[in-house]
Amino acid sequence: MDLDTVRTFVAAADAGRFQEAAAELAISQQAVSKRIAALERGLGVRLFTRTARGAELTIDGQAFLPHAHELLRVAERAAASVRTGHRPLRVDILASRGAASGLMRGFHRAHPEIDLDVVMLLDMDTAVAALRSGTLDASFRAVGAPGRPLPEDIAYVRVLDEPLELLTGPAHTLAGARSVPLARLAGHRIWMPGLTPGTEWTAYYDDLVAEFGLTIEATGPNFGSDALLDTVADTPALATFMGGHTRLVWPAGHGLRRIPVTDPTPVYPHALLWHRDNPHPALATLRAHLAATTAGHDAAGTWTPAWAAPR
Amino acid sequence: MDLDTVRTFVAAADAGRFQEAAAELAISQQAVSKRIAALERGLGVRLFTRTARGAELTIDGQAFLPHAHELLRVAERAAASVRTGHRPLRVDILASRGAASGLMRGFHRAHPEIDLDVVMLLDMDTAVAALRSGTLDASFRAVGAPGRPLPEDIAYVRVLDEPLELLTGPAHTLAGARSVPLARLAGHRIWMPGLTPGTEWTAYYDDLVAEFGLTIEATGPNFGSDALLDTVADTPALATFMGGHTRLVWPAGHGLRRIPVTDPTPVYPHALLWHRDNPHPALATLRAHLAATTAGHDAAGTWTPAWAAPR
DNA sequence: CTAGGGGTACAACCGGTGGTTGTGGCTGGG
DNA sequence: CCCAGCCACAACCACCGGTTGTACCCCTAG
Repeated sequence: MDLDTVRTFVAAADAGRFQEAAAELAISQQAVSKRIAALERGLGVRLFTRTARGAELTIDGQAFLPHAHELLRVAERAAASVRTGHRPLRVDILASRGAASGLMRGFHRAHPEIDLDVVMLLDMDTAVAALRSGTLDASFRAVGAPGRPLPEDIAYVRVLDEPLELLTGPAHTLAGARSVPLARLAGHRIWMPGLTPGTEWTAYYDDLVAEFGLTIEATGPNFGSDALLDTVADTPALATFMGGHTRLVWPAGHGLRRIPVTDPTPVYPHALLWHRDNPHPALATLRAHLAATTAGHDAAGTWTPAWAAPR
Repeated sequence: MDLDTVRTFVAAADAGRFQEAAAELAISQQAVSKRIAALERGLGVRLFTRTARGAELTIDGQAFLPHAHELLRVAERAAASVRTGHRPLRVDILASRGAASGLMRGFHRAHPEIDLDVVMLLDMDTAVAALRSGTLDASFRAVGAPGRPLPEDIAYVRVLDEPLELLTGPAHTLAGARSVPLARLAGHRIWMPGLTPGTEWTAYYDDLVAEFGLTIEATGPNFGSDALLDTVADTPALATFMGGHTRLVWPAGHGLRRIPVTDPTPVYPHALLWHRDNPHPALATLRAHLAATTAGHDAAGTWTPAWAAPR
């Protein structure tokens, strides 16, 4: 099935005659005939009944037609997603299940008419470079990590403080706790594969470790959060940190426990970054939406790294 | 943009290396390279950064990837829509804005997991033939028109009685009425273009005309309901009938009036038809859904043709 | 009944797209 | 420093998909 062929099918169905469709597409009637025949051969059904004064859709053709339209629409959107100028708003988030993802879902619900593309970049350097080059419109990051000054033309605003929670399996010592003070985590094995050196979120956990005497193991390759959760659920002595806004889709009965951390509660300081001169109209809408929906939380009893950009 | 090329792109993005993608697709690495290059040329952006040990997505590539997946999914669904055996449930309705359309929307809302295709056939003969041939799974029709016995193997059940309403422009004599007795319509011009002789719905209006002394003009070609409504809205002496369950999407201020008809209220007897031996699992689900949701209305004060199949 | 017009399918031909193999260049690791 | 691994370029060739020319079918008008 070829998109040009599908386009031809739609044109022929629209016109009701191959000749007219051929004229529209600026090809010969015979070419249309051959394309349709090829499509019918490929699908294994007859799409048109050829009559003396044209061609009309069979029932199979009628059923196929809306799908053909949809196919062309999706193809158009796919091409638009990488068109320079007037492309969908492109936003970078840390992980598909993190807090930024939830914010973008909320934005999409509030403004379904705005086309969005979400990408996931690893480190802030590429994100900043992409913002400056215009390849990216906005990025959710924690701003202010030491030794990483933001260029002048990158603007940002704190948008969300996300409290961290401890994730354990059912056999973990702390599994029954309703909450756990941060200091009590010292000595426990906390496993966070995928902590890439040099990234701002690794800097966050480095500071957390240094300040409260925790031990975090970043060993082993990151096989994805599913594998991580699987291991944590099955290993009594293992726990991990997880953003409190993460939505878990997890089979019931697995017994994973999410335990709030207190005294203080570590919160991750999400900020939105963008290029000062980015002219994308939807960017202003996104900023307004975030400003309106993410009310400032009380910072009392919480911890963020000293370098975190102020609210 | 060609679907095979998109498939290649997805495979290469998945694998992270052109060679591996080539092995999966059973073509040479050079072919993958050329396909990707062609796609990039067509889109006008670079999708991969080629490194010494593979190829990884650029930001544009990351943005394009979900659209590519969607494209392949839609293509798969399009092909499935005409696959013989295990294709989506295919239902025939009279008009895209009629009551049957509303019933199917409700069914889709209740069972979003069931794939549907909706087609619109003109006359019952083709519908019945399609049901018997297996090209069609179900059809919403009025059953029982004289001289048109249903074959033995076609089963049916009355599912919905739809009251007719009068549709007028703001300047019509009856525009202010809250309801109008059927007898008062005698002498008024009622315009219903598109009444094709020989169809069951034309038989319905023929009976209505004969029994209550109405005059219905079926003159002129049917330019679609939009044109019909436009004319009715602008012509003071003109009115038309419309199913009471029809959802009109009409610019505000046009002043179209929908007036219930009484004494008696003509109702259109929608039935669902299917082939007795049709094995499609979703057909049973549809029948159960319709049985559960379309409660029997009170027939008092309503009119249906004498030939209408009993409830 | 016949002639004509409008419509589609088939045949023959041909150019360019898209595959192949062979090869070279780049890069990171031993 | 060289080798291994991977991608791009070049040359070649088959076949897909376009073109023109023509046959055939059906409906309609005279």
